Amino acid sequence: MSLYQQIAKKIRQKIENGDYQPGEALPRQAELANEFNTSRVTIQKSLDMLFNDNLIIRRQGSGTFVSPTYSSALDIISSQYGGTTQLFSGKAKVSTKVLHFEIRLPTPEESKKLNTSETVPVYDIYRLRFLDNEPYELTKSIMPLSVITNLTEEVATGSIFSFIKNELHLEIGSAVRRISADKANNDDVSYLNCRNDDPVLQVSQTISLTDGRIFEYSHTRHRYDKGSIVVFNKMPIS
Amino acid sequence: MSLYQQIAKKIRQKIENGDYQPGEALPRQAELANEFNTSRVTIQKSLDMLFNDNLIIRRQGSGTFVSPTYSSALDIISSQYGGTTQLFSGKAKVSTKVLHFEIRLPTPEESKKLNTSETVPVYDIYRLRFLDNEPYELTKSIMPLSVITNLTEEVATGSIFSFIKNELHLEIGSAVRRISADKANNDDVSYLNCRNDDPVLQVSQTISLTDGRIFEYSHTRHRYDKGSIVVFNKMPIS
DNA sequence: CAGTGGTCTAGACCACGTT
DNA sequence: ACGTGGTCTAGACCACTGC
Repeated sequence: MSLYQQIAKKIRQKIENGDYQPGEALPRQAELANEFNTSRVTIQKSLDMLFNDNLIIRRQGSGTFVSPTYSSALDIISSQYGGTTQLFSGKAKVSTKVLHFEIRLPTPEESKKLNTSETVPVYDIYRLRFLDNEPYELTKSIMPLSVITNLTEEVATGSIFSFIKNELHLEIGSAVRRISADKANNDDVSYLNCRNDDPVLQVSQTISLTDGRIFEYSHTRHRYDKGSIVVFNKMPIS
Repeated sequence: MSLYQQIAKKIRQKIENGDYQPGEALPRQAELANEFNTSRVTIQKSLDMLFNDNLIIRRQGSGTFVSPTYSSALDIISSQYGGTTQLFSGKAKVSTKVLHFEIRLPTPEESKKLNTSETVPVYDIYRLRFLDNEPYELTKSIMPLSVITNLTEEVATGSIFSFIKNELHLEIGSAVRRISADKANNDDVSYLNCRNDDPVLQVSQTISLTDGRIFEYSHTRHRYDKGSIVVFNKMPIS
């Protein structure tokens, strides 16, 4: 891990420990540079990370301060990463039932969403997930074999995300999600035990690796009383 | 505007023009530094901006490339900024009916959400918004008078966001949003013309200025057939 | 091994806030 | 006027990719 990441981590810990209180000023950059025996530019890169995670605010001419609204921004941020399995690990028992598992050719629309040729086959996976044995979400995924390989129904019963990271050694980059509400359909009623016409929260997402290749296009449906999505937005530099 | 921002803007334009095609390599950093008559570190700061907006990908040892999935990431990003008014300007006619406008003391829970003292009064505003004269969203907002001042019912009929930016000269920083689905309630039926038990998409958000002060805590309800939320997530540096 | 991006430095000057 | 963060430089070395 690079120096600026290590320093960011240490400062982050001090904030989380309460060594620096919300609203309190951090030492000035020159002093931090001295403390960590490095240059000011490196300190700035560390502060960039903390700023992007909303842990600190910076006022030119005045100083750097712990975000006055800092509570546990880390929790919010980290809740966006990884899949359901990782999110709830340690908090609840996640299990998965694979309803459908198939390798087939994509429709023209699907290959367009995946940014692949129509000749590249895809995994077509339909899974029902449980939280402490209660049905929780229903997911249809399409993944191109040009990116994801050796996926089995066995793997789909566990965490596909950790398979991608730990077995295929691929690095997940970014995701575009569209969140909407819908009425429950037949599958929602059958599998999520929704009532007819209950609301459902749907998330359609396209996820890419750091090299830009898309590895999943999926639709997930949640019971409206068992899920919400938290997002954190940083505004642009005007 | 600083040098690295100007350079980022120019490179961005070349990508949007198609001068650099998706998947194509950009000139190497040393060459860009030469072309713009600057140092490599400055070019890197420019590339950081483009990378964060998902316009480029970087491969150590190989090169910098236009994101192969680049379509119009800018559109997605920009859709997150500003309020409804700004988002639809030029595309549809936005109008607003103020259903309630009051200055009062906050409840303990509200002052906690706003991170203010219970003695600081708040604006309590309830607005119905229309898109081309069709009811579109219903918003309850709470704003502290310690941050927002001189707000009138007149202003609430237009864009509160532009008032904050252009009149109060405050800079909007970040937002935490919780998105969920719900069943239509009486107000949804009355104002959004939902049917009983239609799904509703609800967004609860807390918005801060760049100095960390919270200026709005609000709940917005959308008709399920007239709105979805698009979010873009960048994964963390592992 | 050559070429690329990633990190880091020491020092300089600028822009902004505060006093 | 002074102190803070913001930007920028020229040059160095490291880490990784691909031939």
